Amino acid sequence: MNQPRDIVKKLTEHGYRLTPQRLMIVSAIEDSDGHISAEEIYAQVIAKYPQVNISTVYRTLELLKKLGLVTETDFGEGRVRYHPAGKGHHHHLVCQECGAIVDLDESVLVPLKNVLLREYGFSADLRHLAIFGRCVKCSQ
Amino acid sequence: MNQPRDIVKKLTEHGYRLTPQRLMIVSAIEDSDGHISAEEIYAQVIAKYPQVNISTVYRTLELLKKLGLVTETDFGEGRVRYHPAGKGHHHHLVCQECGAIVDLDESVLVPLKNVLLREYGFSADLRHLAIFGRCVKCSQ
DNA sequence: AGGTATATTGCAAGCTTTTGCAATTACAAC
DNA sequence: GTTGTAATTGCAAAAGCTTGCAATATACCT
Repeated sequence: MNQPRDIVKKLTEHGYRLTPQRLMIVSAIEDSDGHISAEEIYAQVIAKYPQVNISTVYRTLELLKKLGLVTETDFGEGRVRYHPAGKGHHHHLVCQECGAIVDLDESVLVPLKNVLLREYGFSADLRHLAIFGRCVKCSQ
Repeated sequence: MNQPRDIVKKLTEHGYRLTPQRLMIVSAIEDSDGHISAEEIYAQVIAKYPQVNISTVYRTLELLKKLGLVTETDFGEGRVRYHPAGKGHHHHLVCQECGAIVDLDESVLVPLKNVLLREYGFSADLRHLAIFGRCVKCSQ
């Protein structure tokens, strides 16, 4: 499990600078329950450090994604949510009718990942997926 | 395979009005090679009918999606692309390193669809998916 | 500690998509 | 063919996210 310290370590290892903005953004993500939006991160950061710009939040999120430290999931809300990769992966079944969200164990996608790797040589990044459709109730 | 006539039929069946805007938007999608963006549809439509607004394009696309007549795919370009549902479904493997796109047969996702239905009662809408990751070349 | 290179930031503008609202128009009923 | 009404549109503004550029600040080197 990654802790803020591990993220900081990974940043310096890759030659990225440790700015106060980055440290606060990382803390906000780590302190969250796991599905935090850019706007929510931004709100937390400016509470302590009001001159930070939201574009810095987006740029930091992009960097953390690139380093594999956070995953991004689109729940179809019109905004995307972020999850610290160290807190484990899981997926979501999102009902387009009633909006219900059911969590899905990561293992369900392992066979697909294996097929893609075996038959196409493709390493799929399926770490935090939202699958849309209809739940049991709404399918009737 | 749906033709414009079928789409028109489905619209009237559901009580939606046949406006010239809708008819032109439907034609643009049907005439495309299958992965057309909202901006491209808009450009085709205003060539003949200049006062049409792009929000009408987006609203029509939303309606066609809801009726299952078009599918929407995010290739990670910062804009989404549309495909007439009648022209068949397929998926895409998008390499995040080099941008290569490999087409994937629909059948590869059938086992996943079945597991979700059997174990969660969830009818997944997996008609035109983009899966991100790394292609063979970029994985080394 | 001080100087330097360059990564990073803030700002403003832009892009894609969505939404509220008033004006318009398709379609059904007469 | 007229009329009524509710669906649809255009417009303008806004939401979410990205980007170019000049100013700033981190980390390295001495």
